[in-house]
Amino acid sequence: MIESIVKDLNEEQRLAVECLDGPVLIVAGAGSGKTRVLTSRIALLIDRGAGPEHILALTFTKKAAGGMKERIAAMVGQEKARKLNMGTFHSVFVRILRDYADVLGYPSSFTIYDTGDSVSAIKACIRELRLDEKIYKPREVLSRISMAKNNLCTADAYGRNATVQMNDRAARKPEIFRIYALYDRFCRQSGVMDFDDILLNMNLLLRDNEDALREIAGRFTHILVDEYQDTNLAQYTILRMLGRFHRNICVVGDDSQSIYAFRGARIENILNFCKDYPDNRTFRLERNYRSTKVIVNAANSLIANNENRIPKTCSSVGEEGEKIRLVRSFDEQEEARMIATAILARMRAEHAEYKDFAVLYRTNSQSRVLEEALRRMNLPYMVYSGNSFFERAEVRDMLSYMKLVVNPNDDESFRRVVNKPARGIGDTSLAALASAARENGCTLFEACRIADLEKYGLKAAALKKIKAFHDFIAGFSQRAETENCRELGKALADGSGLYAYFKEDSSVEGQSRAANIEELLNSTALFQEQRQEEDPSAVVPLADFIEDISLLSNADTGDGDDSNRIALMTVHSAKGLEFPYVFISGMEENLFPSGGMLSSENDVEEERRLFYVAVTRAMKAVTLTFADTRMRNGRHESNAPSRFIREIAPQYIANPLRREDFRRVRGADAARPVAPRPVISRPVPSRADVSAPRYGAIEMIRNRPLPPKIPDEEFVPVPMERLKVGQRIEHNRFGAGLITEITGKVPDLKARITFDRFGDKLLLLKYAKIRFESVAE
DNA sequence: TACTAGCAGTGGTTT
DNA sequence: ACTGCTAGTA
Repeated sequence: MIESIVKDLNEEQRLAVECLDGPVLIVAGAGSGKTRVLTSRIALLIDRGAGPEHILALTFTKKAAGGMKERIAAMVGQEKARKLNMGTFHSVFVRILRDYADVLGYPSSFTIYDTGDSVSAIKACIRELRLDEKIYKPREVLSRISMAKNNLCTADAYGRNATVQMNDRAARKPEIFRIYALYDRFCRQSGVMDFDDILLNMNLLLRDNEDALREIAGRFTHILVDEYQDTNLAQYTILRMLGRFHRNICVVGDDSQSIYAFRGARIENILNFCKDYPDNRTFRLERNYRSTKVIVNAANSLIANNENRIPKTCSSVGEEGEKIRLVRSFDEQEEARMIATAILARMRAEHAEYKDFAVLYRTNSQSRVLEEALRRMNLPYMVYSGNSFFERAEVRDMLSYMKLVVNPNDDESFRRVVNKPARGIGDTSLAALASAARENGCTLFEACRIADLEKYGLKAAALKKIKAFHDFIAGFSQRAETENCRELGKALADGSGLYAYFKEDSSVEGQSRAANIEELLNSTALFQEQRQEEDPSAVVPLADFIEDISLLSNADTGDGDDSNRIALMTVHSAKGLEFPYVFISGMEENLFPSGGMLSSENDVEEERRLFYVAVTRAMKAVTLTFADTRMRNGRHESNAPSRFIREIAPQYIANPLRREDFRRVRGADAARPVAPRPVISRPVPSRADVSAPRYGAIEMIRNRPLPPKIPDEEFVPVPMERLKVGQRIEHNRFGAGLITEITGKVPDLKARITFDRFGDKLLLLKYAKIRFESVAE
């Protein structure tokens, strides 16, 4: 057994795997097989007799945890692998916190707020304190509170800390501490934690409760942490406390890939590991198995520009490989087209598949143009970005119903759904209920039960409706204890009237919303099935489903390993992944590195690490693209090519820029730069692509003059009533697609359309004048 | 109470 | 460019 575990490891990997006890730091460069080392270590631990239930392994994404679990299962068997305490920081700690919820003053059924919930709760707090929302912007206040929590600063401490108070006063926001305090009180009363509370409360539990510390820290004989460079102070402190007794803590990370400072990550944690644990053993994995020599060397030359780092020299064991290519384009549309064309060319030349490609970008908003270009060329893609499905209003409504059933004291969810669909409980009634709640120091849900509720100015009719709503939720809460999430979800969608409300709306958008709710209900079914794989008679409560959804991350969505598509994602989401061919788009100053007022040297170093992550995702080839002008927030912007392009040693670049090429090209009419020549001399009007043949697109764009303009007559205006969700249409700019949502007015056919081209939900939203080809009914 | 036209603000990465 | 809010109207 031992043989097979370490068999395929190289010398340095094997040493790192076999050093099982005491504090261990593994500095693992990109592509050096750190996941293998981690999984092998865990397998070896189990093989040597450590109980899997005593091993704690923490990652930042569910996907990473899931992947590792799978590999370990292959080595030591499903049964043992299942007993591992392996998961994201947040999900593992939530499980522990539920056991100790009463100690902390929470119900063990506490629910978890996503960012959206938190923002509206904060907004409510700001209003209650009669502060100006213009000065106290909810998002900003939230991020301030979030930072405080990540640094273990409670609401109390925040108000007392002189430095913090001075900063807030200097920023003319002296009342933030009151918002923090109120928000905290609100969350506690509602039985709710936000993301940061999970870590903060875990700290408070371990710090203030000796018994809990003994019990929990005693349970984990071995601790392993992935991506240690991304831990923040809260996580760091938890790890210190948990590792205190057994001292078997193994952290793996790469300081060059620390890219989460904005959410409190401290690169110092990994830099200082040797100081924290003087008796540690340190291993370095510097052999890169992923990328070509050119890519590794280019990345090295880039990251050498950072001051703050652990010196190390990564080297590739692979082939020399081809040099990095630069592609300059006129604007973001052309950039996207050139990427699409290059992908096609590469596929032809090297028999590559769609899934061999990734297009990376700094900001999510860049994905849209790329999508349009890929769609026009019939290239299947998958956007791994914000959970846009879970952010849709109707989905959030349904989720709020579920959250409310699991935790009726969640005022935020209560407010959200109490009058959805309209039940005649309007602002006036709600205000009366809220004042009743305030006077009695209870939640809105509890206030529904107050005997003399009329005293607060509620009319008899409204009172009846409120009671009815209360009883409805209370009934479901009871059922939630014993029933499965699939049936309960369905019953809730029907019983609340939410599903019917959308279903009855015969407009296209109504149907689409109903469909999205069905989709959510499907996912409860799927979740239940997965959970029941082991034991089909097990109950899968709604609470578990909600928790799962709340802790979902970007990288977790659409794992679809069987789906062969081009991957579109932010560089952040790409961390930990690899692709044969990588395109990094938007390589411009003010975008990558992201500009604005945040440009201290530290920030630039973080951006550089981010770019380092991007480059090291590639196995075979990297293409960097940038545009001379780019539409941003409705304005045309011109930015110079990114300084990072210059920072890559020129011998690794096929067509390096000359000094004068780094100048900013101003405006759409500016003279074209000389090198490198873009393939297209002028942006092609988008509609020219409608008739683009499937794979002949390259020839068409390069050699042929623009295809004749398609006369408008070929597009027949279709009355909105005739459009249906799921209908296939031809759009004059975006080509063929399926309608998933339409809003707008009939007379001028101004519509908002979501194309659902390849069956994914993450797609294009667009205002446009729309003309349709005749539609097959 | 529900709907909508018009307006102002935003702008970045995520558990 | 687009979203989300407000104020005004039915």
